[in-house]
Amino acid sequence: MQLVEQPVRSVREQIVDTVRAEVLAGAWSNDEPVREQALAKRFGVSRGPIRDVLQQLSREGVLIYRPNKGVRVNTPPAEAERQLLQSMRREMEIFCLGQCIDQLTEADDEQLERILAELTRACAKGDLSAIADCDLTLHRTLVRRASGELEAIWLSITSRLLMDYSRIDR
Amino acid sequence: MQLVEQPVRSVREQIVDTVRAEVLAGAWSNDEPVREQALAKRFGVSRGPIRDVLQQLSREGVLIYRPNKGVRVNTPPAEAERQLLQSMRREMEIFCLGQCIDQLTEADDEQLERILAELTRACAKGDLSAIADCDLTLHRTLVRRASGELEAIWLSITSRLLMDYSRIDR
DNA sequence: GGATTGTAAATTGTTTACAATCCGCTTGAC
DNA sequence: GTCAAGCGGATTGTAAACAATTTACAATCC
Repeated sequence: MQLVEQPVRSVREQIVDTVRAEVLAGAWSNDEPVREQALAKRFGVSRGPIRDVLQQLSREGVLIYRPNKGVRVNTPPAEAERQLLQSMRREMEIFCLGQCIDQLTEADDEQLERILAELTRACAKGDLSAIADCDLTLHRTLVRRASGELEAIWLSITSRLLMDYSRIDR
Repeated sequence: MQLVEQPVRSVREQIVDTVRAEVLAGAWSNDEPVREQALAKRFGVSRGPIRDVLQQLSREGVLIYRPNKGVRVNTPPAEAERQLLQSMRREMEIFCLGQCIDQLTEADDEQLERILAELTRACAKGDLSAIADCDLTLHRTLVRRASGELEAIWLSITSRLLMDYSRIDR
C-alpha cells in the first residue's frame, strides 16, 4: 500500500519507504544486523544506494548505526522521551493543519478520504501494522502539503513513536 | 573550534560538521550549486563520502537537494515555520536539561564552562557566526548527554533556525 | 583448562570506472 | 532575427573492484 503519490520517486526513496514500513510493522528482528549485500541483492541495486538508505533510516532513528559494524533495528524510545516526541508531533501537526486547511484541492480531499477509509478498515480489523502505516501516510500527506521542509523532521519524530506499535505487535 | 568531544569520529562526520558550520556562518552562496568533485578534492576523499555528507545535510535542511542537479544552500524558513521550530527547540532543550541536570560530571561542568566563555567572548565581539557556532555546540552537548537519540532531530530543527543568523550576517 | 594470539572469512568503507542526465552553445531552418 | 534541434562538456547516479576493519574460530602458551 502506497497512497502517497509522487510524480517521480527515486529508487532510494522507494527503498527507504519500503524498509521503514517493514521495520515499523515489526517484520525485522533487532537481534541481528542488517546486511548491505543482502538488501542490495533483494532490491536489485548495488550497495551504494543501499548505504544511502540505511544512513537515512539511521538518522530517522528507525535503525541504529555503528561504525564498521553495520546497522540494526533501533529500540523504541523510553517513556519520557516518548512523551516529548508525542508532544512535538502534536504541535507540528496542529501547525501544518492550520497552514494547509484553506488550500486543500478537490484531489486532496479525495485522497484523504481514501486513506481515512483504509485506516478505518485497518482499525476495525485490529491490524496494528496497517494502522501504523495508514497513520504515517495520512499525516505525512498533510505535513508535506503544509511544508516540505518540515517533512523530514516530522518523519523522524513519528517513526520513533511508531516503533512502539511494532513492539506491541510482536 | 570543536569542543564536543567524541572518542572516534568518522571522516564523514567531521566533514558534515565542518560544512554545516561554514554554511551557517554564511560562507557559502546559495546562488550556485555545491559541486561534489570540488568538495572531494578539498577534503582529500572521493565522491562517495561527500555524497553521504551532502545527503545528510540535505535531510537536516541546511542544504537542498534536487535529483540530477546537485545541492544548494537552502533558504531560511518562513516566519511561521520559524516560530514553530523555535517552540519545538525550546521544548526539547527544556526536556534535555531536566533529564541530565542531575548527572553532570566534573568534566562536563568544565567543558560547559569553556563553551560558555567562548560564547560570551563571541557575543562581546558581535561575531554572529561564532555565536551561532557556540550556540550549536553548547546545546548540542546537552542534548546528546540527555539522549543521543534526540540529537539528530534537535540538530535538524536548530540548523534550520540558525540559517537566519547566517543571512543576517551577510 | 583457561586465556591469549594468530588467521581466515565476512562485512563495511572507499575508490575508481562507467552510464545517465543536465546545461550551455552552436548551427541551421524558417 | 528568432527559435528549436542537437552536439559536447560537465555533473550526477550507479556499479563493481579494492582496502580496511571486524568477527569467529583454531592454534598456542601459561
